Amino acid sequence: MRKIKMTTNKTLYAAYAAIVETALSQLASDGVLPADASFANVTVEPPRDPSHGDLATNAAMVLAKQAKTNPRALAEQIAAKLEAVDSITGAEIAGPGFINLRLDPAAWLGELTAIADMGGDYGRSVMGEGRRVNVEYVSANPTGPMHMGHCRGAVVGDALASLLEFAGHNVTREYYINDAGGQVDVLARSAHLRYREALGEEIGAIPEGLYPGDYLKPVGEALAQEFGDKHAAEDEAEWLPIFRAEAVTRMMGLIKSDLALLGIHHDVFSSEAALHAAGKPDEAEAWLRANDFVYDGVLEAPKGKAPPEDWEPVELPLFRSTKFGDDQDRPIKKSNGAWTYFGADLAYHMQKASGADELIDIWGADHAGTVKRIKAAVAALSEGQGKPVPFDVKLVQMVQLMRGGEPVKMSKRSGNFITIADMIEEVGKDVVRFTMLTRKPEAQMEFDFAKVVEASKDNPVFYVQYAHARIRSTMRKAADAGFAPSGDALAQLGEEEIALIRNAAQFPRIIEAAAKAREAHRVAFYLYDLAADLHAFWNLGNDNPQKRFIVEQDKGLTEARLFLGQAIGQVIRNGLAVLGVEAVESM
RNA sequence: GUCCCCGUAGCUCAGGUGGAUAGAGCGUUGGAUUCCUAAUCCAAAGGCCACAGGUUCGAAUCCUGUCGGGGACACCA
Repeated sequence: MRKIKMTTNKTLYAAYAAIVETALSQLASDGVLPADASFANVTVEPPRDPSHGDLATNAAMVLAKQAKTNPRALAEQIAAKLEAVDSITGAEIAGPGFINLRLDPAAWLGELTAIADMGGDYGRSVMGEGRRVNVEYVSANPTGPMHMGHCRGAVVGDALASLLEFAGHNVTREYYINDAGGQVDVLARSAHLRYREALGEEIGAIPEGLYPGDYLKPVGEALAQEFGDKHAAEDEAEWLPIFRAEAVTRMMGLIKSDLALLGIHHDVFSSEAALHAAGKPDEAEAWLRANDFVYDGVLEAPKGKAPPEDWEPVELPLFRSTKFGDDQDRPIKKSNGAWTYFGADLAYHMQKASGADELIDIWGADHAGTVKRIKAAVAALSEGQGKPVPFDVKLVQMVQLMRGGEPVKMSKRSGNFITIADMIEEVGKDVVRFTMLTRKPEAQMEFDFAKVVEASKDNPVFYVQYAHARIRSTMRKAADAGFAPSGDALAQLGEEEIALIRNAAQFPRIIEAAAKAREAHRVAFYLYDLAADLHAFWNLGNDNPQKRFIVEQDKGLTEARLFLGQAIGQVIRNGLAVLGVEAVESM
């Protein structure tokens, strides 16, 4: 064997990719291919049309130019090499130069044993090579409970983190607490009002500009309990810092319990206030100035049709984000000397980058405008320190909440919004999570309560869970009848079973492709397809009892099919685990 | 005015980073239930992949432009 980059588990698709690469390497030493030929674009995949065979490779088409020949001629030479491999029973050339491979059925049956052996680790990859990836997600402002607006990003971020972990990365799940801005003052004042209310004061209507939500009542009561009337009549300057900290702590408690309902637990909570207290923004500024990424300058007046009324030129410390493709340099401090959000965020990302090989942020699409500057900041850091830190911002589009086709109105101002807790109570964690993953994150989506709650059969999550439940039920039934899954007589399995194995065997590829693309939703769609295959296979038994899992008279066949069923169930379970959705035993 | 995302079946959406004849669900039409769970399955109908150019052996996919939908364009967070 030559050096083949086997970064994956030794699953079937990976094994045949390696075999193809070996054949190509031989052709390179035979002089058919140039010695330095690059196999980077060679793929070995199942053909879209199963009648074409078990596997197809595009090697001849990709390499024809390098070999200075035409695809079909090259394909013949590659096919000859591949046909010599024991487990390959046929290598045909088709279309513009595809090579379609047919495998000995034993190769597929062997995959079942692999699934059984690896169990919960089937599909796990070492692709990430242990790289430290920091995934920051949720980071909702600590001013109230989580509402639906946060939900999608939370689920997408969490599933992505799990996916990367399963694909061999060393993942840190991080939450950035924006506890330093003006909105925390508003929170503190709102809490103080509720505190006075709890002490028996008549507060009347909540004034404009404060948070009216009822969730602050218990906070006020707790604070009254803790402080008595100590802070009731003080000047604001006295109690504000105390109430800020207290209120933020309590809001984070609320948020964490909401996240727990979704099955989400972060490893690290980073506080913006702590960042400031530690002088991180100053450090960042000093470093950026030293490297000429920050200078004092005057912002241009905004272009476009809406010139601000009170525009006046001011000199501010500016970050050279234009150097990295932004259309304007961005201030890191305000004219009053305070840090801008960006100034702090920049320092925060520098901090994150120092402890990770790669950063991923999950943001709401309403922050799209700030992607360029923060990417610029991380790029500057990489450039300045000679340590490239790949940084990706995933934008998650808004969810339009519907109920029976009508948009659900939400207003933060009135305190009337649908919280995550409400939603989970209504439809359940698994439905929320899976549904959020049935659309690619960068596309807008509708979430219709009426549909998801009432017509439960429209829910892909039930479809997938049902497939798993069916398998488990069959296992129980079979055990009662004295059958146990066994890999001893797998040769009895026919073409229909092997078709099922083909799809199950794709799981490791799907995991790697999804992880590479940072798209957890692919796993959800894959599971749906696999469930469909299982259901279709199952229904063969409706017409023909000989095709059921349990065929009383044939112990060998039954136990082989149970072995198959167990493997499919295992794959579904592993996939659902990545998505954070439960694989139920019965429905 | 600038920037970002989206545009695929009547509707809701996939489409493995350029591959073979374009894929599901819902809805419509017609079928399967003495069944290991019918929350399932089978079949039919339904397409100018928004439009126009370009790149190459080959484009729904990449590049440019136009149109349409959504969002963002403070020293806010």
